[in-house]
Amino acid sequence: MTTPTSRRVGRPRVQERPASGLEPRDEVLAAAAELFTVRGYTATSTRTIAERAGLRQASLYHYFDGKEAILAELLEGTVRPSLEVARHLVSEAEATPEARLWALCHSDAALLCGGPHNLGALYLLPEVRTDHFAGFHRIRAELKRCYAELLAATEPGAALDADDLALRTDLLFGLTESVILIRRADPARDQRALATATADAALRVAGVPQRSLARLRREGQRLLAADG
Amino acid sequence: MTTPTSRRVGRPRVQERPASGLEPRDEVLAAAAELFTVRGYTATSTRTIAERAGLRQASLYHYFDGKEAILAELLEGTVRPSLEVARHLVSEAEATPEARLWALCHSDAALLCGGPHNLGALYLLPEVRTDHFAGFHRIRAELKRCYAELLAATEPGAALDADDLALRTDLLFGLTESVILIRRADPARDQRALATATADAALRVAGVPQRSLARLRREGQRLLAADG
DNA sequence: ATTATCTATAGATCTATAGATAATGC
DNA sequence: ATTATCTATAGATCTATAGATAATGC
Repeated sequence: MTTPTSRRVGRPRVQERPASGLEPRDEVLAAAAELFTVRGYTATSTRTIAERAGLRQASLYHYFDGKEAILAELLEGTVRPSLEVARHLVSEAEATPEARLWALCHSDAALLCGGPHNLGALYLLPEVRTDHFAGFHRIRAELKRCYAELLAATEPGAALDADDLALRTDLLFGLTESVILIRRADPARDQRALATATADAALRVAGVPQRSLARLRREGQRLLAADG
Repeated sequence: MTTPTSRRVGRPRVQERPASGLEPRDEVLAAAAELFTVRGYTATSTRTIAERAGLRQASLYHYFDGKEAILAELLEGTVRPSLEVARHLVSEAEATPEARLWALCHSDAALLCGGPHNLGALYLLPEVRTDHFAGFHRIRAELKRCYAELLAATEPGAALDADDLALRTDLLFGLTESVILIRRADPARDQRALATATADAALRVAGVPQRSLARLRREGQRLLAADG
């Protein structure tokens, strides 16, 4: 004989809400994600985050040490899935490096165009450069190393010296992340088409000949389908 | 019989400085440029800008209507030179569209990697999305239309339908602007090499065959050299 | 007793304005 | 008289902390 509503311990919220299904902590993260990506970090106040999450400003501090801790968690949660796919593809030694590189770019582009908010836009925030976010920077640096390693293993990549390889890696990485800018400029764009076009463009930038592209794309798609 | 120092009208500054050679107004812009690109817009206070420019916070308002006016001027000053080159290249009807596209990407990349601060990073600031900066957005939209027009005139571009053309334009534009991210990650990088590699990569993304690249690059360089 | 929330607030900002002041110009 | 600066400050934030309170759990 329990009432269906509000079985939760603790003082009730002053403004009860339709129950999003999320834990309070995740409601806070979701609210912060939207606000940080759209308005920026410093321009978003803890009061605004709390309001959108349905609680009072001071109550945030029950879940997080402070505003920086919220951003740190969003950043790491966004880049970590990319790194997991990347490590897996680097170790997938039976497939060609070209197809694995296609798959890596496609996977990252898809992660960046998908999801509820444009979370990749967090990478662009100037405040993120601070070493308060060292954890995030480490993960991202390792992700970039995966790009370098796959590129170096491709046929055109093997012909480059160290400087050119670094430059080409930066261009590849930059091209992939530029989907963040594209999504920001036009949020309605077809995500699947964008991810595929980005991965295709990445192989072109890597120097793969035009005629191999369709085959490598199919091979890359198979790789991604195999591991979900 | 005039003293060599301080011939300027008005109350003297409380903290006289080595005389940068710039007008006071430009000293303010230079200070704001560095701070906005490194720390962000909201995270930079008018007091900090003024301090770096060598005057008091309130004195900024003698030159600018407010903080937003400073950013607006920096934004428009950064994108306008790009648009001027772009318009010129669009009208340069004797050269091939491919070479003109190379030249456009090279010119933009060079503008973005050059200059005293990473001014392109201003484009990434979330605060810039506001329509307080409509002037900037108009100029940038026109620049993008130049990219679309040149791409559509290339041989691979002519084969694309409207949707694919828009997608390819976004990729090109995004690739070019990703030099902002590269410069941010590694400010010491060789600018000339980066600009050339970016323009080369852009033609690859546009679908230009590998074998034409060296010839188009030479033609593009000639175009840029001709107009200074 | 434990928990999740609340109210209230200290202390530190930050932007923009009002109005004074110390130069030069005429 | 004009100008470029200054000092002082109003009014509006903003973050984080202290401590109260209204639930459940045992």
